[in-house]
Amino acid sequence: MDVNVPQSSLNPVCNRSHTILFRTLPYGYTKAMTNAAAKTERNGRLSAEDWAQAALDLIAEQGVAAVAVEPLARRLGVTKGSFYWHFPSRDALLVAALERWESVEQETVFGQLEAVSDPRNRLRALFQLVAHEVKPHKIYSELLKALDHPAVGPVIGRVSQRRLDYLSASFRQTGLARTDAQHRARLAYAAYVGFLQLRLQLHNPRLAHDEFEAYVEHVMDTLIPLVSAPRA
Amino acid sequence: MDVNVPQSSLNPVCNRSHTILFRTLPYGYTKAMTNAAAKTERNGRLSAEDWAQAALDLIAEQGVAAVAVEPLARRLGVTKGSFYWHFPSRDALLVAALERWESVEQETVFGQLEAVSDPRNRLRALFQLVAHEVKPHKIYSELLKALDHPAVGPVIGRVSQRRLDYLSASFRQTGLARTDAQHRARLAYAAYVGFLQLRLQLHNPRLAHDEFEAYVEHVMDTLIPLVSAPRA
DNA sequence: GCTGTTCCATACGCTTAAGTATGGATAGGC
DNA sequence: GCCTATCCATACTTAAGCGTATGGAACAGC
Repeated sequence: MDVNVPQSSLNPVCNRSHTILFRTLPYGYTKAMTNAAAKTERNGRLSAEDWAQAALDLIAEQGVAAVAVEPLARRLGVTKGSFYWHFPSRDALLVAALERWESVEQETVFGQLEAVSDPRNRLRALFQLVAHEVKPHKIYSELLKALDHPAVGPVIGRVSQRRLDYLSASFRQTGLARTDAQHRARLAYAAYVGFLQLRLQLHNPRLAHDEFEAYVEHVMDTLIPLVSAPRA
Repeated sequence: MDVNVPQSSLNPVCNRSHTILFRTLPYGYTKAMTNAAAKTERNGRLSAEDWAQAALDLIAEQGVAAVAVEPLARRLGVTKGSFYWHFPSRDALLVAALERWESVEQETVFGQLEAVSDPRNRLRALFQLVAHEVKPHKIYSELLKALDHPAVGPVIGRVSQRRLDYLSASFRQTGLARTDAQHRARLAYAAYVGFLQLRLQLHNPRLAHDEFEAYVEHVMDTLIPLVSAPRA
């Protein structure tokens, strides 16, 4: 609705970090240079949304703990004087970034699956999607690591619950009983979360492409019920 | 072998933090008090192993990032002058703590399962164990969150691989084909890791005890093959 | 082309933590 | 009962990061 930027893009037009090279020059000339350079790269001034987006980018790359005011300012080619005009504190930035993320998280993952009507096919499509499009899930993965942070916990709680409900409903449509569908959803989602954590360091022998595809097939065969009614 | 302290215990005898109350008194009297008090609580001096164990306790409670020299020293009732006698740097402490953990990690989880001979029963016992004894897994969970740290990655890689191999072998013994057993092991282990991450904030409606037991049953029924040969 | 709002730079103080230097205390060998 | 190796306290220095204060630049409006 209010945002139209891909949440995990690095927004290259914001990269004004080379301006730091001029910080030691005389004042007037410095500012003229930086602002001129800035102007050519983007429209000069930053908005609160720019900061929130930059925070999300940093979270995706280095985690929540890396979201610090001065490093972010350096990254954006400004000083923290800019930041504290837009936000009262670092925590306020985090909250804004999380709000922004939660508001666009829905359609980016589950949105494109509405077309598939058959629940089993929809689940298979979802598994394939998650298995191969990892970039959109990086932020979620990093937020999971920061669940102890008071601003992160509630957001992750809501998002995870929505996803669990979606999964549960889909499993229900495949013919599973209510509680079985809930349990299967929990299991599938836990496998998803664990997959996100492990795929970093644990595809060490660089899980051959074919072997990975076979693994995904195995997961789907194991977790998705065969047919609604036991084959007549 | 060389360690006999439960890795996740807080070791209450180490708590000498009240000595900080005397830090403003004259030197001679101060030291006499602190050392006397320290002596009554533990044997006075600390060893490198004490520091490593305290670091592990802190990791279990607050994660790898919380391992800082001065907070640890306060916790142990000493100053960092003590620390830098035992270790050259904070990183060296982390490495020592991880070594210590890796050396005792094996028997604490998989050791008590050697008695069960039937692979399916052994897997069920393992699942029940993991589902109910969460404390020993806290350190592993926190280390997973710090996979990006260069000292943590290799350790977690080795430990996870050993566990995966164990799981894979057990699934193999249940009659699964080689690749199927590997894939099932990956799936089960991912579910385990995700479970560790999610159980914190996501047992929000305080998953009723009975419902949780039913979930564990569902997981076992879903992931553990029924019989070696398909029911004749 | 002047003015006021918006945005940013600079400089400051405060806090926490890493690491160093050095002297003092303690324990154990003798 | 001294003496030396072991362990620890104190007092620095350095570096990062949060937050504040204040003046200045840039832009929009007329």
